[in-house]
Amino acid sequence: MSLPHAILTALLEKPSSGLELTRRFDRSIGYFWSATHQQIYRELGKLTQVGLIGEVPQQPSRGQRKEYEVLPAGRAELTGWVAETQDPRPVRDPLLLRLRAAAVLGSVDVVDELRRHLGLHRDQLAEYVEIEARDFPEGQVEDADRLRQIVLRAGIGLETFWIEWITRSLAQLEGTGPGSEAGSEAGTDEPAHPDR
Amino acid sequence: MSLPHAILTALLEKPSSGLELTRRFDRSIGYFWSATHQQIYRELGKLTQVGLIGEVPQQPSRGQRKEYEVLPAGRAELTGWVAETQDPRPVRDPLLLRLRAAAVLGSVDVVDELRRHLGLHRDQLAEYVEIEARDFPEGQVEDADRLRQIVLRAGIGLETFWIEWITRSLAQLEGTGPGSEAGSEAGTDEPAHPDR
DNA sequence: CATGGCATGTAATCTGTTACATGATTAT
DNA sequence: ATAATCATGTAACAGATTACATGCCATG
Repeated sequence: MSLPHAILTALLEKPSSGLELTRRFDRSIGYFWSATHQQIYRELGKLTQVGLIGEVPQQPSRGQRKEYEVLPAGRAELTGWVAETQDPRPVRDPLLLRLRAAAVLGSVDVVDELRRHLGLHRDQLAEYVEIEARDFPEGQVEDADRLRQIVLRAGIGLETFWIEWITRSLAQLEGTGPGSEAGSEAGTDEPAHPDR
Repeated sequence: MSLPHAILTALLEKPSSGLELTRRFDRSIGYFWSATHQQIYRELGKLTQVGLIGEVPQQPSRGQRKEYEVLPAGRAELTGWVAETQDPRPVRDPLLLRLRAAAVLGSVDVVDELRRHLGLHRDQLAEYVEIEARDFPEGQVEDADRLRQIVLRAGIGLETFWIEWITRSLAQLEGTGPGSEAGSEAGTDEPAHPDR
């Protein structure tokens, strides 16, 4: 439901070919909406068919690239979508799920995986910080860029949150037992608070 | 890929019928892995077929409920899955996408929607805090429950992050442009979140 | 002209969502 | 008996993922 709008946004920022879009979905756009090249090509086809984007004539045919641009109808569609109200999506995080599973299974090592994620989040944070330094240096930011910076700061804030949360969790887990070993084995366990 | 494991986890915590599971996916489990009843019933069928869970004999047929429990094979499957390494999923957040779209479109009101989300996140945070107070009172927490608390704190931390981020963003946006204005009092009126 | 890799795409599958259908129990 | 609602499901579709397929073109 959001992918077409992500593509419209990207193409408004800069008309691009499918591959270029794919690259951009690995970078800036992908920081808040990821997509693979298969999704992108398929969606480009659909959007072209319904007349929201169009192939730009392009230099007579240099190579094989197709360049797409947003048509007026596409801009209108995007404008409408942005104005909608949409509730935040419920969280769906496999790591949290695995921790909960580890809680009920007992005796599963989880510390290594947390450490690994810590590293990944630190890398991502470093990347965001670098981007902010480059794209939004000190002084400030045009009216139009303010929103862009706000979005980037969401990324920075999220990564920062994960880093802190993992750090604290590791301290908790290491402070007490060798994270893995036997808590309560056996099927006897009715967990203290199965719910809510 | 995670839904079956979410169900296995839930059933290990407590054998349940489809409807009970659905309820629990609106509460505790759903805080980190959401699912609708249709997904759950379909997945219960699959898991039964492949022998990871089984219908528990049950009182001869009181009503129509079916109660499911995890079989040894299911526990083994879950144990294996928890031990896997999995990278964090790339972020996919429609609100951030809409802000980015608003940035490129210009002149779209976005402040009201941010305020609305602020209210929703505050509600969710309040719920988590209440749960923590009830389920993990002061002193501490059995070895087995420590992981459960860590997971809950991820929820608390995430909601806290969003609240702070939105608050800051609103200050930024209202401090300057007439992005939308109209009664832009900062923290005063939380309009009692009309939406759930 | 063969090879590798770049660029675009198709196909099959899986996951998730929305809308509807059915049998059982409870209330009127 | 009828209606309401509870509990379990089915069907159709939309979105996302994985694996594979094709045409181009630069280089050796």
